[in-house]
Amino acid sequence: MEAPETGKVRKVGELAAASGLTVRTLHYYEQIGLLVPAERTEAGHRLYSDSDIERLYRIDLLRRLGLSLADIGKALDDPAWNLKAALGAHVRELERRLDQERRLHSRLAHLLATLGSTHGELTDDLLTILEEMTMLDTNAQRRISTLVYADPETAYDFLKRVFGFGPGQLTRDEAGHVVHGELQAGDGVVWLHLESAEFELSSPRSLGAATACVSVLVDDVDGHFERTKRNGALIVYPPRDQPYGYREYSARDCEGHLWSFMKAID
Amino acid sequence: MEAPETGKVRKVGELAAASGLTVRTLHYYEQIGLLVPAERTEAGHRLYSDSDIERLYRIDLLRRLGLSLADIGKALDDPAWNLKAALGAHVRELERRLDQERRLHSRLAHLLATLGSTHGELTDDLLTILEEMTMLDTNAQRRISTLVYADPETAYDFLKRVFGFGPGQLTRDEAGHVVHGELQAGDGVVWLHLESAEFELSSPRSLGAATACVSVLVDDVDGHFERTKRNGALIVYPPRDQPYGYREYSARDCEGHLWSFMKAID
DNA sequence: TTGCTCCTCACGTCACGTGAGGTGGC
DNA sequence: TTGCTCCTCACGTCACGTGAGGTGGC
Repeated sequence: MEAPETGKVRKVGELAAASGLTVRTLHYYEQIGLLVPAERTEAGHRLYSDSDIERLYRIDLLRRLGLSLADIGKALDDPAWNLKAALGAHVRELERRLDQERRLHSRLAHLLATLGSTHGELTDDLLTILEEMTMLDTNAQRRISTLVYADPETAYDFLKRVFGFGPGQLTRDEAGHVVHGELQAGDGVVWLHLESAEFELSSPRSLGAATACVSVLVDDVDGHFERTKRNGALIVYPPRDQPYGYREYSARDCEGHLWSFMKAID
Repeated sequence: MEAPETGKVRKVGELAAASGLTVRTLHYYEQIGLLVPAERTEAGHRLYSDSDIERLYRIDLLRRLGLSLADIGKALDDPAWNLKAALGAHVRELERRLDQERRLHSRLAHLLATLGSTHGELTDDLLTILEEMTMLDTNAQRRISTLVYADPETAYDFLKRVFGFGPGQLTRDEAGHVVHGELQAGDGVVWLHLESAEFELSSPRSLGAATACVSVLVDDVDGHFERTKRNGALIVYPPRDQPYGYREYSARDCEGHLWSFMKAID
């Protein structure tokens, strides 16, 4: 949405074009009392004032967060309404839905792979497969990558600052030493783990090599690269189009873990 | 749904109780022509036959895959209807939605973390934060764990067979050597990478230690453990309730990568 | 006679899309 | 006069939930 020109009233079509919404949507917002234009012409045409436009801008912002129009109305008009609480409830609802959809997706992916060569009509064979698939629930649901660090506290700050991950948290023992770290990265979480002789886990800095790496899909590979470079990470190679269909760059974190950031080309 | 008793007709209430659906739902299925009971009593009560019950079972199966009632009707009644194609379209639609929801979730999580201490009403401050949040799109979207193997082909089979991952695929060069592997594991994909001196990537078997591990959330930890054990993986420790709120067991794969399978307690 | 199940309308849901039929301003 | 925009109904969406008001069988 472009910056509103002050002092100008707009008709519904102009506002629709400027906001990317449809005329019908603006009609509807008036109908439910969410955005009632300040005036009408004699012929009944809607005239939106500056403050109407400002209000629409806020509506649009909250819509993008997935709030219902009813909740948006309350957030804008009821001073006692706690937006943070509403967003919290909303995010939990979203997580519930995501969990369901991930399960469903896992089942469907398995199913389609199993179907592989069959013709595609609903035969008894296919029904048997379906049945087994639907019952099957020893399925993996989510994946958490754990990376080993000698100094997880420094690593935590590095990953937040340089790669832009987060939110997350550090867990400490009674003595105040960090024993565990968690950071949001993409669609899930990355755990930071201490080195451990018992489990044969070491930082790449100690070993001189890594046994795993993490690739992260981002929307703007070059933008992310600029940020990483500016923040002083060791660049392994700058963004380039790879033959396997991704634009990708690669960098090391403070203890030598290899990260790559990529986006599918078209 | 329990196994249908043959030869018995059922009234709508009995069928509802047996199937876990509501009476209203069965009425609705009749209304749209999806499931019309074979008979009615003189008083107009619905009587469902064995084949009606069988049909309802199939409807229920396809519903669990997220198909619309319209598509289910076609799958059951139109012999030319290609169920596989419909499921393919459906899974792509689901992936699109998942992608959107992951982005939204990432934004909301960041936002709530930023809101942290503020009171929760919609102030100008909060609006500014919202605005920056919504614009911000250098955000990470998905994470792919890459594990390094000396012999990715054997590892691929191991992960499929022992841990139950998949579907996936192997990529080979002209000489037929595996250069890359991908396997579905939980909400995303795991890549198998060859050892590489250039990038300082080695298998844990070569190094004698690992720099990362992968945790996978499953629904049935003990069931998964039994399967893993039966298939002969090296168990690091059997399922136990951990102080950090997960029931978890841990095992090594064929090249010594450490995996743990867990579920949140309650 | 009293519960219980059964029946058929019919409205509501959420955020609009999509016409239908008609008017006002450049 | 011709387009274009504007207006107000009003139905449709998807899969039911939730009454309202009434009947039939044990």
